Amino acid sequence: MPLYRTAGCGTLRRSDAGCTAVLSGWVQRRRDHGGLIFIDLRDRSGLVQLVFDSSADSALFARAEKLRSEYVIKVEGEVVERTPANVNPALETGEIEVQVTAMELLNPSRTPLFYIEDNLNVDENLRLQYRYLDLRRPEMYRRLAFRHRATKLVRDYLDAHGFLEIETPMLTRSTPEGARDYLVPSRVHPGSFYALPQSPQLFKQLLMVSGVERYFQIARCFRDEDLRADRQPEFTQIDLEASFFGMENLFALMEGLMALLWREVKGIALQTPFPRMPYHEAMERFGSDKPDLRFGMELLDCTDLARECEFKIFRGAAEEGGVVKAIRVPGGGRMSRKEIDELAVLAAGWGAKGLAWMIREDGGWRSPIAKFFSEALLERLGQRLQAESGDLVLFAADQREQACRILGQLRLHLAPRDLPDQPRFLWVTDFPLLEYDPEEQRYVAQHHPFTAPREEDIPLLDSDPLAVRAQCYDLVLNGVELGSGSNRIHQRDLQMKIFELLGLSEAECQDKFGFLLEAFQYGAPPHGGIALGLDRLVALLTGDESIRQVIPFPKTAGAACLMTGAPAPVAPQQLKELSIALDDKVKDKASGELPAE
RNA sequence: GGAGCUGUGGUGUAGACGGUUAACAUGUCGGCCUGUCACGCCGGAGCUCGCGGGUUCAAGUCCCGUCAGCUCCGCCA
Repeated sequence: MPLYRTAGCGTLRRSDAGCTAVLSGWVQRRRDHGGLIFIDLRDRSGLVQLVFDSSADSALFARAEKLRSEYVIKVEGEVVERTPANVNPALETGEIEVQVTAMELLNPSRTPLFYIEDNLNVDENLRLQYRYLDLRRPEMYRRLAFRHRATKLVRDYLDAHGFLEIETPMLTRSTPEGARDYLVPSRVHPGSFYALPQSPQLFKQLLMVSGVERYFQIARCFRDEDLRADRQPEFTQIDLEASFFGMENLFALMEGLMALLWREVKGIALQTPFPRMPYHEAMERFGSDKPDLRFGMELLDCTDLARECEFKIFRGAAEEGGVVKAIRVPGGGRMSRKEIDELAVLAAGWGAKGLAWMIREDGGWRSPIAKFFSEALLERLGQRLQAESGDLVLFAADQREQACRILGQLRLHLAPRDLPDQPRFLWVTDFPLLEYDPEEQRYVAQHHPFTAPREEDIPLLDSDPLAVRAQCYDLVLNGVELGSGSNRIHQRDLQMKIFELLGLSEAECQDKFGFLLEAFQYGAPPHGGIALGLDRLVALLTGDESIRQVIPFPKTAGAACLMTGAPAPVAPQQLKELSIALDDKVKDKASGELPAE
């Protein structure tokens, strides 16, 4: 068996001087000086400089002249200390170099399409098409290693807390509610389909009925919805569920996990417990159910003052059950009229009917709407807003939720540029159990249909369903929803009642969820759990904007893999086996794209 | 489903008021060079401007369409 290496390239140090080393790796760069060639050899541990001297071995030297970028070689040589003048402080191995005595070319390489180095500025298209080269770059390797380390910490932590890692099926059944499913046709049952799991939700609940008590899984999940920088059609969740384990237990468990991750991978000591905020407070103060607490600019209610002014839009909103809310943008008075108009366009995109503004100046207000306010009212407004000279104040007058949402968006848009690089965790609690979907003209679960309502709100299920609060919570970090969890329903009758509220008939309940409803009749323990987005979590830890950076083989915004070409048409025979016929509209296109056989 | 941005040698960019041979850097190939480390010097090759159509005497440049990538809205229990 050949010996490929005695050390990693990047691990050699001055203390290794005098030793013989065998190294294997990729040619990063060749510097040919005529009678002397330097090669930077790279493996995943780093770079080391190899030296080929023509006066030492002319045959070996001649072979070194043929080396090119990304050739894979194995070398043997002596680790020697560099003379002080030749030390390269920019390189971790810069105090030594390897005088090569033997070299084997393991595999040549075509000229790489882009540089295998960090801080690459190249089209993401190309990176994705040649992802294996992209991943060869040290910063990408570091991301993979980082993700591995974080995942391992999660596994060890949950193991230490008595959680069992258990796999659940990837081929399962489509259920109503939630995201669009990825479907997999069944050959054995023509016309029937599996669905890839949106989450292992039902299985983990059934594991609780099984008496597992504590389950977790690093679970791949699938949702056939449009992509974003932080959304891929397949993604990974840290999924867990526990029985006889209240919300306080779960909060403490997750806080411990976050503290561990930040300590181990970032060296940051998190303060626990994390603050908590009811959903309604988050909406009122930040216009968001996942507020970024790294800066202020909170929403302020001015409805009472608006009622006294002469501005019809404000008064109308106030008198017709709506609100007038405001945010103060410190120093925003410097904005030009054009910039403010652009804000109004943005706000309109978020559903605002208009965007009123005022600029505080020494001794007064500059604003198109100031004339509708009396001096005294302006004075009270200034106090309410704590406005200082040079501040810009933006108003939204609308129904409560709409006004809050619009200002919440504006708040994020106008957030200070240099936000502190500090994690601000938050539990958002007391979400409403249900929302009304005007399109479908029915209630939909705000979280999912298995979330338990708060005990004291159960009577409201009949009288005022929208007022029912859920035993549900989101973990939010710096404006990003990291995950959400809940205590689940574990009683058949209550589960049935919720399904009915969601518009499912009894027959549908039996058909789609009969197994769950039945399971609840065999001594289902109270249970609950949470799922955290691992991709988002890792991206936050690495400081990446897009989760594509921490996923080795991600899809594009068009849900395609540029490397493999997935998705792709399949042979007619494959479709026939599955009893699938293509629509005429797509038929020609699909067969046209089929590779020649 | 909608909106915006981007697409020019292998790679990253310039060219955009329409007008000779599409420029620069880097890479690549050849030559020279024994201390470089983004090595240096000399020389060469390489793009028809994402694709299709249109306007024009003339299109990388203007117009329409289309494809791909990115970002956002809708969507994502």
